[in-house]
Amino acid sequence: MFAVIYNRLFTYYGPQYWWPGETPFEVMIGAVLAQSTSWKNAANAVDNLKHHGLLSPQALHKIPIEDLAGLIRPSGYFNAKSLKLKSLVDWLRQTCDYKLDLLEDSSTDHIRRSLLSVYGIGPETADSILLYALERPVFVIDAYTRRIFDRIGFTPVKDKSYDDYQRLFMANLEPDPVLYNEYHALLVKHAKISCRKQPVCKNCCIADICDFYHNHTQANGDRDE
DNA sequence: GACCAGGCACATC
DNA sequence: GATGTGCATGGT
Repeated sequence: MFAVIYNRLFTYYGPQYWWPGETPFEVMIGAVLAQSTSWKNAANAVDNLKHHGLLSPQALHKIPIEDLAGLIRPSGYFNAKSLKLKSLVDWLRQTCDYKLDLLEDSSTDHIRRSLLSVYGIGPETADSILLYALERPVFVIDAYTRRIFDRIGFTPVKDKSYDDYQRLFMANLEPDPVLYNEYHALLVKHAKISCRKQPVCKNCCIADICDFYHNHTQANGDRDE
């Protein structure tokens, strides 16, 4: 069913071309700057860094944190995010001496755990970095994803933590970074277009699926397939 | 002016 | 472990 919903969304909305960063490092920076803000604001902050020649870990390491904060103002939370960017750059220096290629030999789980120890990197940002910058098969869960699948009635059996949702998706989809990339982007698109404030999807490309699961499985509790 | 946007850390109970 | 709060800009 997860694949069916993906195919519906892709047919209806088409490819989304997410994370058009020029380098993996730019994508990593964007993942932090996009936290809890619009992508447009985050992109403006990335552009400021780009115009100042700061889209390299070495350059970000050198710039004073106050100056960095000033440049990323458009993304909001600029004092907190400047510290987060500094922490991420420190992590890159310590783990791979700023050479992302060296991460290729590490397992996805190892990198994920390591990223989660970095200040300012939570599960969604870590997974965005793994998927969109490092092209690892990790499904990114966000508020939109939860909203859509909660409404369908397709939710984890036990708890509803980030990891529970992620396990649900990854247990039902092939581990394909291209698929995960597009799927997450399509869910965000769908949430913005068709699945905003209504309690249940109506007149959208997966309305029949929402109705079906509300009518047939909700009464039996949550399902995992 | 209220609300939201591609979260997270920290304090408190 | 769950819940509340601070962080802040820019668009609707």
